[in-house]
Amino acid sequence: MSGKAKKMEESRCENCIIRQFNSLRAMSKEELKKVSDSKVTRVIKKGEALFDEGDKLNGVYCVRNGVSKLSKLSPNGKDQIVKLASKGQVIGQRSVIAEESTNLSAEAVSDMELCFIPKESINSALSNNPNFTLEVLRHMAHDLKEADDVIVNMSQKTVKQRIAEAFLYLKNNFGEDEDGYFTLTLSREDIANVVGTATESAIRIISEFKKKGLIKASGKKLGIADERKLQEMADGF
Amino acid sequence: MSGKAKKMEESRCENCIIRQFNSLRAMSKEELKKVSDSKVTRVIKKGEALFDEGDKLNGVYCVRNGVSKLSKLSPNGKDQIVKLASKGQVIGQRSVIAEESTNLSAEAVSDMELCFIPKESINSALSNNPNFTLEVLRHMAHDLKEADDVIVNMSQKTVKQRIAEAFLYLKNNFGEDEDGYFTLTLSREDIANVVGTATESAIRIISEFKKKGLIKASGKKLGIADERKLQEMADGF
DNA sequence: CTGGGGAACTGACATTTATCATAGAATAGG
DNA sequence: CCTATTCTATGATAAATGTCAGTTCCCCAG
Repeated sequence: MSGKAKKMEESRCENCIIRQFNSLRAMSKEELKKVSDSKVTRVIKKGEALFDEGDKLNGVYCVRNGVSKLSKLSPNGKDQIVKLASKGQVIGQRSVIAEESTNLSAEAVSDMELCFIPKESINSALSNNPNFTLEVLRHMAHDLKEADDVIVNMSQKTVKQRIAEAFLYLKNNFGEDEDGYFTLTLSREDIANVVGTATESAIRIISEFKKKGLIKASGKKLGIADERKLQEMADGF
Repeated sequence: MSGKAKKMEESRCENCIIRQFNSLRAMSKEELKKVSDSKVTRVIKKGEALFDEGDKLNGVYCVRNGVSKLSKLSPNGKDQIVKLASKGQVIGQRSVIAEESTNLSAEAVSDMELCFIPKESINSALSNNPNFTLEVLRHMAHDLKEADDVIVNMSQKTVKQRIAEAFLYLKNNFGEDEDGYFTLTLSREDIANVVGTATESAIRIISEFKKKGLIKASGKKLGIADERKLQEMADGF
């Protein structure tokens, strides 16, 4: 097979490995073909917006590479990051399904490559393939449970605990390099917006964690130095 | 029709008006009959538990009357109320769909009457009736959006703002009597657990609101005195 | 290499919120 | 009708967090 043909192959949804990680795997070969024919690949640079709060989405995005932050602007002008979506995640399905404009805005926190799938393909699969619908439903049930957990964390844990958790989350969800530094590098402001605090507070606590030897830093990169202690910190000891 | 026969009629899901408010309305007559034959009516007194965090649910509850709080125990020993479910709401569908044990516990905050529907009835409808599945999915998408909003409120608003919001929520979701007092009376502790703060803090702020004329009290009952000002308070002015 | 600009950092201070202690009010059960 | 218990309330204080102001660091465009 020539290089070009291979590339072609990979770009077909039927052959895309990414799909194993999300609800699209419940689609039939037929449906995937239709999706693949209608999809558009998009490349987004770090810092660029995918869509804004209130936008009407004409489809969903399937993340092939990179990470996007999904955030909501609070009345006081601060961004609250509700979710970080990476490879295999589907963005925007909630609004497409509920047929509402989105309640979140999406921006790339690293260079991204994604597939845009028009809502018609999704909707047709939803009404014709009960398996797919059920799969999406299960997925959303899971998301809802996670959201409950976040609510409890936000309201019952201190900023220190939440930041400790955020670091554990970064490790577990995006991994670390061979030296133990997070694959995903977030700015202090983004970290603050994930845990819902002021940037200065986040910076202070990060410095404290460094001093205490819970985390380590190298250039812009952060990593966990003592996971056990960090976990204890997250649990409130 | 005799009184007894009438009662019988009402107790059939096919004729139950409650169902208009939830996903069950997408079920076929057939399915509803099956559900009705398998359902069990339960009466729960205020303060009694419906189920506990970690329980395996063998079905869902459809609320006919009264209100239940869905809460999660945080590691520091405090309850965080995630949702208040009233007439027409279905409780427990998330865990049944995801086939997981529940992440929340449910307790009646007023006397309740509910129908227990075994999960088999739900699951069979989910796999056979795409319309029903889609309806449940839409419903869950909506819940997820609300959860996002709660996350943002919890992390970005002050306790004062959140309490003001809670009062507006109580009015809009559970109504008020002819004198303008909330239909649903919550203890100060419950209010504190809804907004995620210490009971004493909630009490203090409620007293302050009373002094400022934003809300009013009569015995245990609370009500809104100046909705406009209360809204401003919730918005941070 | 270099000057400008954004990000990271630090200090001082104000504000918010939690915690502990205590006391009065309401309520249920005998 | 009384009493024990829970709920509500308030003060004093400590701890957590936000805000403002200013400094340093680092990267990149010119």
